[in-house]
Amino acid sequence: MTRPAEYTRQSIIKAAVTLFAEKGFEGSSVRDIVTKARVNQAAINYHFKGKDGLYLEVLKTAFEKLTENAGFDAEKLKSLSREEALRSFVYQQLRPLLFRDEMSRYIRMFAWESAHPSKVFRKFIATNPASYLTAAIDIVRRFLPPNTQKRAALSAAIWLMGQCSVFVRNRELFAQEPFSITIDEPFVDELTELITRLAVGGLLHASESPGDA
Amino acid sequence: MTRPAEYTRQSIIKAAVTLFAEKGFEGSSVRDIVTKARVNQAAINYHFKGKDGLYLEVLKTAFEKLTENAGFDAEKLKSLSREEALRSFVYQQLRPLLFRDEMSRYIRMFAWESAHPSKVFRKFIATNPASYLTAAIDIVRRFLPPNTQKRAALSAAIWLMGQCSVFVRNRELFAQEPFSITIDEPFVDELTELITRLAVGGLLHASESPGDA
DNA sequence: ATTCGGTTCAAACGTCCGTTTGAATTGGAG
DNA sequence: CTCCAATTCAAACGGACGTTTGAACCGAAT
Repeated sequence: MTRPAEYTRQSIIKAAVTLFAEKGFEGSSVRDIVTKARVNQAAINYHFKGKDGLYLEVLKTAFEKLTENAGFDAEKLKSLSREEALRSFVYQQLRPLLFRDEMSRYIRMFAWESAHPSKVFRKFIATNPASYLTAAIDIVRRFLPPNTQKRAALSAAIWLMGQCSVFVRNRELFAQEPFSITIDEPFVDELTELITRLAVGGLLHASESPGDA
Repeated sequence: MTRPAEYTRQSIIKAAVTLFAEKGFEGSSVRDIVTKARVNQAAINYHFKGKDGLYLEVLKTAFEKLTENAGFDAEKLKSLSREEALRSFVYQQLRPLLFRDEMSRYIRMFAWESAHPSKVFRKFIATNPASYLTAAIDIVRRFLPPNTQKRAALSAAIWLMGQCSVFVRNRELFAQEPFSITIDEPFVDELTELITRLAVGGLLHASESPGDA
């Protein structure tokens, strides 16, 4: 076996993560990826059995890295108050607005999927016992009444994720007309506060009248 | 000039609205549209100067129909209390979950765009003075402090729309594993209540501490 | 009856996509 | 050195897409 095989693999994965985060899975072509990775066109099929296989691999590593990190790590969040946990989670979700580091790319990838999940992604969360929604569900549950039904908690979790991802996906768009939002640190802090308070208030208010749930 | 020309136009528009609502603009091919409309392949380019032209036409009519209707009509909403206006708006946004009528299709089209706006859509809202966000902005402003900055109100409006559209876009998905949500009238009522209360509580709570905005 | 502009039509074009092919290359094992 | 399996590579394949073409068709005006 030849040596640089593993290098090729990692090179492809790195390029794929960057492009998937920027343009989503369907928006990134195999040709774009191999060009960025400086490898041959057939390499993706040789090493990952196709574009889908590559994406599945990327999703796995992204999920692992995210669960290791604050904002998704269940243990770390439990040590915080529910408000602090929520704020931490929201800020983590908004991170790609400010930084372009590894973690931001992973979050942005998931933000694309929260818009309209691809077939590969659905297969991924179906096989993965610890859904990436688990962290969000755990957080919203701390605000909802103990007797809240599973599907209501699930709805609330999706609701929470969706609030952040729309900004993350359209970062470039909001910088232009007619929005003209300057996305700097003050804005993201402000947005984190806004979403957190909206969510905190919303979740608490929702539990005041359990009513028809 | 021959007579059935206008019929062809309308037939294409009708088919396009149905498909765009179901699968989004990019998810619907020209061949799908002309097959559904039972017209020739070249008809779209002849009548609308291409797929983009057709979409622009569809967006115009959709926007007109929506602004005439409750939930988007500024006059009608002003006669309601802010909570009722918000609930009405949310329910209107969630309408495609239950019904498959004309209005639902229009709303669903916009839900696709709120995920990741297409080039055509961005051109549309850029040229259209009365943005389709106006209704949402007007509603959230009634909850926010009078001195709220424009960009904060804009963020809140986007936040509000995003909460509904994620459910609308993924209607079919949530019906399957691992969600298994039965999307019937009780569920949509429940979801309307949930989102409305979350939003009401959130918006009010946000205005309690104007702080850094 | 002929003409003519608006409209329809089948067919093809050019481009991008993910994937496959089969030969060339590589580097360690015998 | 020779062999061999793993890997790389240039090239092509087959399909989907939006669009274009040029002839055929139609109904009203002349």
